[in-house]
Amino acid sequence: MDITIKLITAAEQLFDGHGYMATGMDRLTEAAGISSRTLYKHAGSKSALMAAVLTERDRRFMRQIDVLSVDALFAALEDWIRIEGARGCLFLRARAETGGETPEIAEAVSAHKSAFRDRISDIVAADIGDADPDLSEQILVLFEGATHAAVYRDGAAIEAARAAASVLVEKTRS
Amino acid sequence: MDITIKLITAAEQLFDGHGYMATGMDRLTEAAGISSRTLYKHAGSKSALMAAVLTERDRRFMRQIDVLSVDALFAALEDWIRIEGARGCLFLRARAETGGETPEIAEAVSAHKSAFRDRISDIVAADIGDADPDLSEQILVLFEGATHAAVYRDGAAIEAARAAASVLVEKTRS
DNA sequence: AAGTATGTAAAACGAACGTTTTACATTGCA
DNA sequence: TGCAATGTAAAACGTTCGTTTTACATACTT
Repeated sequence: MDITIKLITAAEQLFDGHGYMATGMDRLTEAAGISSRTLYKHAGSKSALMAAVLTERDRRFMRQIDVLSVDALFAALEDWIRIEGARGCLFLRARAETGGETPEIAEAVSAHKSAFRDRISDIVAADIGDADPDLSEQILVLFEGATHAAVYRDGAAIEAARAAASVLVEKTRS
Repeated sequence: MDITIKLITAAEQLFDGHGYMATGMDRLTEAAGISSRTLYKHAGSKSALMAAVLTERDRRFMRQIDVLSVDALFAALEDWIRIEGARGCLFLRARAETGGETPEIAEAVSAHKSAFRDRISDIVAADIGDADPDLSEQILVLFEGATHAAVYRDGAAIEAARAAASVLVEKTRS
């Protein structure tokens, strides 16, 4: 299997489960089954590896929420969390752990959040037939809230977000 | 000024701004203006200091959201963020950075989230006149979402949450 | 006036950090 | 056949980590 994929997959899992800073390089090499020399040949540095993990996760996540209705968006989130688990947004966590002081990471985070926001606007537009910035912002807040409340409220948080979103969309549609 | 207060205040600021793991003990002693010997006399360990910071923050935060209506709740959040800034939930961040593997911290986090949830249930009950678990869960999700979306969406996230909450409360009231 | 707390400054602890280096094995292309 | 390229294993790099210790100063308490 391709080394870069193995490395990024292992790194994402460890960063997600134990935190970025709390995950040492030896734990990464062991989990990926590669030597530290090879790790640095491929990743360059720990910061670069973190940024690469975020870039790859952005691709996977954006594919997951490639839907055409608000309801499908929250169904997609439910699927995502059932498979990935709920430990908060890995992008916001990366920014928080680095204090936003690592440029390559800060950039990966804001690129993702920008794309995420655009995607939600598109979904809202497809659902109700027109662009609606206010409703889009509300859906974004509900999605972000479901993601983080799910850490300690599990499925109930996503169900609540989905129901609330349905009310807001119906109200706008009429 | 009392040393423990000085220490916890400085620690909260540093943990919030730069991350828990990324903040070293020497940075804490320097910011608090105390020796490392005194720090360990008072805090015991870094984990204990983190837990103490969370316990104290829980007190401040709960006082901040001591309100009687859902709208006042989001007004309180707006005030909080204007003063404290928006860097996500310090409790969820602590759990994430430690992977939930530090008992004293995990306990402080779940104690806070439990109290937080109870408070929201009380506010909803006071606002609409009766307990409403479903609406309470939706308000909790909106609050959590506003807290985290505000990191990159600033005031717009809180305004959106407030407006959405108003719609949901009005719908329930009628 | 003596003794007990409580503080500082600074060195030292071993362990772990991210990263680089040395030495060697394997592979694939000229 | 030989030379890059690419991998591993393992030691070593200097730094920083959380924590403890040593030595000393400054107060209260009785």
